[in-house]
Amino acid sequence: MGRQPSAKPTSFDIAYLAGVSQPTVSRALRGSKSVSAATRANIERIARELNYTVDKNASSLRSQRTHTLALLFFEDPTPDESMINPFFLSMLGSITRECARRGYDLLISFQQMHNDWHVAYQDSHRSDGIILLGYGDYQLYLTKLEHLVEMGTKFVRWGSVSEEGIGLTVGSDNVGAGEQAGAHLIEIGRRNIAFLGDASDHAPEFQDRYDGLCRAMRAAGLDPDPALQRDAVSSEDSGYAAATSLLAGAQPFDAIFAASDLIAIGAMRALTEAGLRMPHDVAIIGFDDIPAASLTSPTLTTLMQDMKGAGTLLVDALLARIEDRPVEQRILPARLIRRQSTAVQGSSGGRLGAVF
Amino acid sequence: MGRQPSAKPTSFDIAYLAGVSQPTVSRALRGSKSVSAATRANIERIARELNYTVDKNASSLRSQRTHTLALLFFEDPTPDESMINPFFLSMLGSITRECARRGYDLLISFQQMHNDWHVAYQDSHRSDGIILLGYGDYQLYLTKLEHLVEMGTKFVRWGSVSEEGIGLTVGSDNVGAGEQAGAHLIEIGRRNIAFLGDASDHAPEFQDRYDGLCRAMRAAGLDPDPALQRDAVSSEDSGYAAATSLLAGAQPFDAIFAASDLIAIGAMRALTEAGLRMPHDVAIIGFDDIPAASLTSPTLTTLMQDMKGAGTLLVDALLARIEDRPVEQRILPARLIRRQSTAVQGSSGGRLGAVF
DNA sequence: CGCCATAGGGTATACGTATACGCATAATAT
DNA sequence: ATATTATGCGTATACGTATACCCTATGGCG
Repeated sequence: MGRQPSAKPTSFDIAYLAGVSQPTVSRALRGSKSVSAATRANIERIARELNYTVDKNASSLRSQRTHTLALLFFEDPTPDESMINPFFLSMLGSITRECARRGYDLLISFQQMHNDWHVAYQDSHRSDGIILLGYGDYQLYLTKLEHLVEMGTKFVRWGSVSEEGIGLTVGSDNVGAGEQAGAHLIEIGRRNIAFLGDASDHAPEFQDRYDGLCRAMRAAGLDPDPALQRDAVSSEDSGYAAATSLLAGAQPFDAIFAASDLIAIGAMRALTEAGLRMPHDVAIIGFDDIPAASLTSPTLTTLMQDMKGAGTLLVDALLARIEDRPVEQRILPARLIRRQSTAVQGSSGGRLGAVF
Repeated sequence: MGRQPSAKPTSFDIAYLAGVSQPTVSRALRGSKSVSAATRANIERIARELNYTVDKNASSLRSQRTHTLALLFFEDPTPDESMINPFFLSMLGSITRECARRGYDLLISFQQMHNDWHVAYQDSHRSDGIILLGYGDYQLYLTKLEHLVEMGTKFVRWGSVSEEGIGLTVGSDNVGAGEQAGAHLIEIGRRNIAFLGDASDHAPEFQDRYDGLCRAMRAAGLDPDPALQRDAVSSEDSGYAAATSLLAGAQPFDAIFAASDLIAIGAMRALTEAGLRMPHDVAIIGFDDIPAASLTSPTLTTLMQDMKGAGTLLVDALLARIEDRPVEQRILPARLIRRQSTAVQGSSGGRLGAVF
């Protein structure tokens, strides 16, 4: 008995102690202007003393606002279900923090693409809005997005901003990043640049990166060779397979731009097994700058996406949409991180230049 | 107007359509025995047609059960705040999935150690229980745990099971894993084994791993040398610093057991810079088997924790505690993953054996 | 044939908060 | 000095569900 947790104090308890009515407590704590400074201060003091916190459920029920955002990971169904794209995991941190800063809770759910859409619908009931994250087959979830729009659900998604998408999108400047990658490879003298990553409209982001690469090549007077493109989804195995297929092809190449670091890592494995040296024989650039990129051998040049900015922007945009404020699409710049996989002596030299 | 989303349907709506009262709808959908099969089927059909979902807030408010678990990450305050221990991130996936399977929502929040504990208390209002995850200064949050217990909050934490802890703990068999690491190093002929990781009671898990190592050494007739132990927290930089300090010391060593892969990776960088070859001059073992462990050069031998099992067990234990079912501490075995960093020819040889 | 148990479901109400109103009092305007 | 408005707060009620309690009809039993 002794120090009973005295149940959970309610706004009535603190109202009683403050000598006011329950609604006044509610008003005071929510910052209403129609409560005097003295009263408010008193109420806040008592609330603190009692360790009082507003009951989230009651509050949400009454106000019809949950102050919760839902984060939906879409994954391609992968055999190894525990492997999550590291890039999105890094974004999780910044999203969480931004939510906390805004006083929002974050609900998490993972979702296999093929699963019942009902889950997302439920999530929309438990939260004020949804953040959609995930690579994967884009077409597959287009209809689902339409469904969301139809139901008036508020959501933002991470993805390709360039295409005329459904709903609000925040994403990296994939075309610009592709250009940077291409320009860098050209600068170190490479001419035959391969691209590993889905270039169909099933993966608009990868397509954008490829477009950027092509643009950079054309700007340098080069002609992108479609035979040097291989489809790949964002996984090591897929990268390995794509690179293997590339090696089996007839077209010679002296550089690879991989649509993600995971693809690049897989490709590096294939190249190493084939006895090719990097960057001497083949220079390689990835995308994302996952932690592993600085651990590979050689360390991987890559394009770093601004994950911290991404989290902030996503939450920001979603809240704006929830509060019916105007929002426009936002694009985040990517930054080239130079590492060993493209480090050759001098700015020319190409595949002929000896490294030492 | 046309196909108005017709607002959100309530249990009254579907009760009206089914020709029953609202409570009957509630009973039917919650699986109460006192509603006939026919009525239930009818109600379920109508509910599905209207896309009805139970209002989480109202339900929680009335029943005082939120059907939500909170996941609290504790981090040591790090300058680079975006870096989250990869190991815990992998666990996130399995926890999420397990929650979903049990019909629970998962609320996420990251928490700097030094932050106001009040936040966690609030979480206890929003969830039925808390899962605590995080390396970090253990002493620092002991008092906070006591606070939780005092308030009757249900929680589980991931950590060292061996110590007489507060609250319910699920964790790997750190002592056993340390023994495995030691035995393996001894088996390949190493005698002077260093340990990188906090061996104080600020980090019980690391201490357990060290204890295991010492046990294995003693079992082989070796005497653990305290001069070969260096404190380190789980980060690459800390590992680098610890290894550097070790190299500066007078004691020779031919093997390192690092308390985490991140530490090991940092240490490998220091060794490489010092011109030492692995495993020839120094064999090294990490802990966790993060994805990066298979990418280092040489690839890193490590002890894999059963993350999938961990997620399941954590959720399982927490639910048991919430439902006042009896639970006991659970220990998960770790598995030795042999890679290049301990791969020497033959089972003896030590630092003298040439690799080729 | 009367009694009681049981199935099936209705009635009333509570969960804790937020908000629409209304009503004083005090501060202005006229 | 009266009409007007703002200030500060209380009264009443709604949010959507779950549960305690009560009631009716049926069937089994003696």
